[in-house]
Amino acid sequence: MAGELVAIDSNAVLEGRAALPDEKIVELVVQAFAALADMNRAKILYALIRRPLCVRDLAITIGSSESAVSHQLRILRDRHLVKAERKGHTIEYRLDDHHVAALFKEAEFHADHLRRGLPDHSYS
Amino acid sequence: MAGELVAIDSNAVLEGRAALPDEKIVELVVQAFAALADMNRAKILYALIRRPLCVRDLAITIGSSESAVSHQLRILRDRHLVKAERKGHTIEYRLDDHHVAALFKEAEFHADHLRRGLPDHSYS
DNA sequence: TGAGCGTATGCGCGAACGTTCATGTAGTGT
DNA sequence: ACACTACATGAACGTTCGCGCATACGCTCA
Repeated sequence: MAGELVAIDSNAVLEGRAALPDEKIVELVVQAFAALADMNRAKILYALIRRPLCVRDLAITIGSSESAVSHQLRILRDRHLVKAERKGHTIEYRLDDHHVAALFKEAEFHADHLRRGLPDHSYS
Repeated sequence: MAGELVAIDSNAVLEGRAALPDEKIVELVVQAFAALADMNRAKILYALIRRPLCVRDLAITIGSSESAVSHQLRILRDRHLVKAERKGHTIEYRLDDHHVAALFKEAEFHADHLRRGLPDHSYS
């Protein structure tokens, strides 16, 4: 333990720590973001915003393979981002959480700023 | 190209495709989510919501090494999620985009649902 | 109930990621 | 100018991740 860091502004550390939520919460939040941090999964979720779709149609929609889509849907199911329901002889997937759409909206605002090279509207 | 898939509901595919934004936008959105999909980076951003911090104080705040923090900050800088400004002999990092806080808020709502095992409040 | 379709899963490989260690660099105080 | 501080960068290593393949499963309809 030779490398014990000494705070430059120890008050700043206290304030920063106060902003950190419970460790468990952070883990869940991070896992949610991780689920959205993949092109194919993002496309799947985008497609599902408008309407439920089965595996094959999802694969065609986003231009991927059925296997890949099924693998990703498993992850999305485990994270409770989509839910499955059998409909006839196919299985319909739909969004399980309406916050997903809101997350994408927010992220798009951010992306738009990058494309236009705009500075952030400071906290007015 | 032997495995050409045939749509089950070709109309569904068209509707699903219509929900997909421009490929470039999706890439940016995914990169933003990827930046948030790591415990240390998430903690860094949480800490920065309240106030700007320098590398050392961030390291102490989240309980990591200066090197690790510096590496993560580089990623966050490249994604334009934080911005750096020299202040005396330290470098202050602050959030570059106020949407970041909004993203965490939304993600926490989602996480809360998981913890309580609540069903999604359908779109009222 | 058995055929067939739609979907799921285990395995394995290659690529991408995060951490650590060591070193490099820019700014500061004396 | 010198050492020192605060941070950045590069390389190496272990881990995780996404996908293709083959196979297995579950459901439905005849």
